Amino acid sequence: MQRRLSKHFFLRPTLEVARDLIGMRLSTDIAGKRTSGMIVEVEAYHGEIDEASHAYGGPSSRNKVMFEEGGHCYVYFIYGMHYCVNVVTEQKDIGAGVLIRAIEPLDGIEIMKRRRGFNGGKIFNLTNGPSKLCQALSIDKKILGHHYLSSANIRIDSFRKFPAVDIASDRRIGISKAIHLKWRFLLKDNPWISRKAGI
DNA sequence: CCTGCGATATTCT
DNA sequence: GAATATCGCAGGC
Repeated sequence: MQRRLSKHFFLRPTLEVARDLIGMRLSTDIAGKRTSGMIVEVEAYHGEIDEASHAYGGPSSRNKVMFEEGGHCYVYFIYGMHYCVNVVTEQKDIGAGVLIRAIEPLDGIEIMKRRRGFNGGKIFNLTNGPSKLCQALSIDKKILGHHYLSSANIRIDSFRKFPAVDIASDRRIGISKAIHLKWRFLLKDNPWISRKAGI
């Protein structure tokens, strides 16, 4: 299993990248603190055919990073208080990406607890949602536009491979457009997913 | 276990 | 004005 990814990994079709990101490791180094986790749940968004994508309708000041070459980091602010993080995919000028929805913590769990204000309760609340994991890994707009293979602050590398049978696809969560697309991918039965897959 | 709702700022219409 | 790729809390089973 390789550790270092090729930049070509991110230039492939968005649905393939989304499925292959399951089992990879997302790491941040922020203010001297290292935290990381294994990706267990993602959603694909493709601006050319997907009304739910931020990139649908073309580039804007908010979504322009989604039109960079695959491998860049798209962070957005939502609901007035939360951040979400995406992996940009495909060639330059195609607005597409993959939202990271949940990770299983690997390094720096005590740091994650502090950042999340953890005071007992269910440990899965540390990283079982797209904005929870951003808080745990201290991801915000300071990382917007970084590249996952060259940034000093955020990184993705190969970690563990799962057979296709262990990965479920399901409808995406929290959207009102294009709700029929089964573009959510998750590791079946992993306790750190944000919610179980539908039938 | 479940459902509903308030918080809060940016983006879109 | 309305909507939003969310979360945490309160209340009812």
